[in-house]
Amino acid sequence: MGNKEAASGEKLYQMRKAKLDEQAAAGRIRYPNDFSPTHAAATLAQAEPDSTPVRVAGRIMLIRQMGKSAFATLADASGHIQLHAAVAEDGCRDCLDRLGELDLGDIVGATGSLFRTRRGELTIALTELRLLAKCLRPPPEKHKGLVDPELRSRKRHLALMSDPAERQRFRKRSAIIASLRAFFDERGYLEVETPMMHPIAGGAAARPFCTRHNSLDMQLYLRIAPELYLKRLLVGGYERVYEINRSFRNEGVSTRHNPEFTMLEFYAAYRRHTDMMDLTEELFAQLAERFADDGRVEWLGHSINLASGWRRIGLIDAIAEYNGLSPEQARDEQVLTERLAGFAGDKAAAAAAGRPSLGQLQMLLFDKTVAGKLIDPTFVTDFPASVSPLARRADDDPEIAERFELYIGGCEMANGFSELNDPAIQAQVFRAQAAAAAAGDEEAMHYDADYIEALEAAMPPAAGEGIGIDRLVMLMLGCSSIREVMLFPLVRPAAEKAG
RNA sequence: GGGUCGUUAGCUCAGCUGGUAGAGCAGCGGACUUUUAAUCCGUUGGUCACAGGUUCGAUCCCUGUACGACCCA
Repeated sequence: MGNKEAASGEKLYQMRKAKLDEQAAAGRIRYPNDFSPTHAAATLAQAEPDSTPVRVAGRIMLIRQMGKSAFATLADASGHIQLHAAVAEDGCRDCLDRLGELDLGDIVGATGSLFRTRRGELTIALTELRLLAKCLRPPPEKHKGLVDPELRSRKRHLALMSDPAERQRFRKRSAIIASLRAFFDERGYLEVETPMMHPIAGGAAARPFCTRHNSLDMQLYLRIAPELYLKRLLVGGYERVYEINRSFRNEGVSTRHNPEFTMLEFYAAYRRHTDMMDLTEELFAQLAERFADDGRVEWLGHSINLASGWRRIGLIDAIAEYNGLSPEQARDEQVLTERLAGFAGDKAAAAAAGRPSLGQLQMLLFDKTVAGKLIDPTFVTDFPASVSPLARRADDDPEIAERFELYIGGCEMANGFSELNDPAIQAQVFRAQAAAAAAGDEEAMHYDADYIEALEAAMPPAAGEGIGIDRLVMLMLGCSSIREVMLFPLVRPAAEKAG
């Protein structure tokens, strides 16, 4: 290795690689796997210094060399511990040399005994130091870490290794999901896994990803929702089921959308949509107790109170209230169309200029003028049946579905309803949806004869709900972008360097 | 999809009304036996995202493209 190498990116890589080669040339195994730690860094911090040898393994984060003595900071999953080597100490000369050969980011195994420095820091006096895995790429800046949000997503391993808060965030995500499982397990729900590859993409209004099975010569879709399979399980006799897993929607990417996302769906026989709203409040109360201070979270610039007793408001009333209309006006196609026309050049205005149903007009105006203003948790109820193809119709009004959506911080968090279990009505809805699809509606559902046949075997009366887990985690952790709570969000390929 | 802003060393960032670039960290060389973002001295490192245009001359002005951030849809 030359002494005066240029320090550009490629050179930095070559110099580190040369150091690894030197290790091998000195007779040491390049990537040894026989080092077994006795302690985690954090458990050492609680132990009293004595002469018993300890072994820890982890990544070198800092090195401070002082001629005949040197310190380093080693980080493992639990925390960090300081290492020390000096010429005068027994068996330590070799360690001082080894330490001098290291680069920031290298993974090492350290053996030695504990002592405290003058400043009181617990430190391992090294008796052996082994390079376990060479870090060939320079790690991020040692104080500020990786700042660029693009790089943080693209090279998550670098963001994680250099930022303990980043590691902590994803630990919390796991803890939230574990809490969800515990909540449903305690209440007798069975966790199941249903197919992610569907012959017909159903259960939601969304464009699917297509794929193909070669040997069956079969077109398949990545699921947009697990709903229709979970309800088949109700037919089969499981009375309470839930699934936490990925769904896929072939739509845009934004701070609240990723093409693959994690959804919780749960179903209970002999329950109604109102029971699901109660259960949801209970669930959030439990999460807030564990993950939010005083039941409040700061999210998207709002201070949100998650305490139970959430507002429940009918869709018509909500539209009326936020638009200064009477409920009668909120049911008037002409009034709704006029209001939507105010959003000139807008998708909503364009859609309203087509031939939408009354329910579609109401949903457009709701999305435009109400949804974003529902900051504290709010259940919106009584959706139009025409936009709720899998929900049960109210007994006293077939135009209204027994359905609700939950809004928090202006963001849709959950969608639930009493399930439509009358196969005749479901078949009729599918036929209407299929007609809309044939007419060009890319989000309309297709006729699912297999699902109708399942309903014909009798599905018990039931209610179900879906909760977007990524948004739930965003809420609980106060994150403003879905990419902050997904380890590996979808990113475009990096731009080519060469022109 | 639309608007605004951004892209400069491995990382974090400066760079004025146009005269081909600087710092900190990392790296390299040296000093230093209890440091804590160690310190001190010296030093390497750049197709200024990419492609065009204007100009005697472009990191800077203009156009386009790629990627991203924020806002709107």
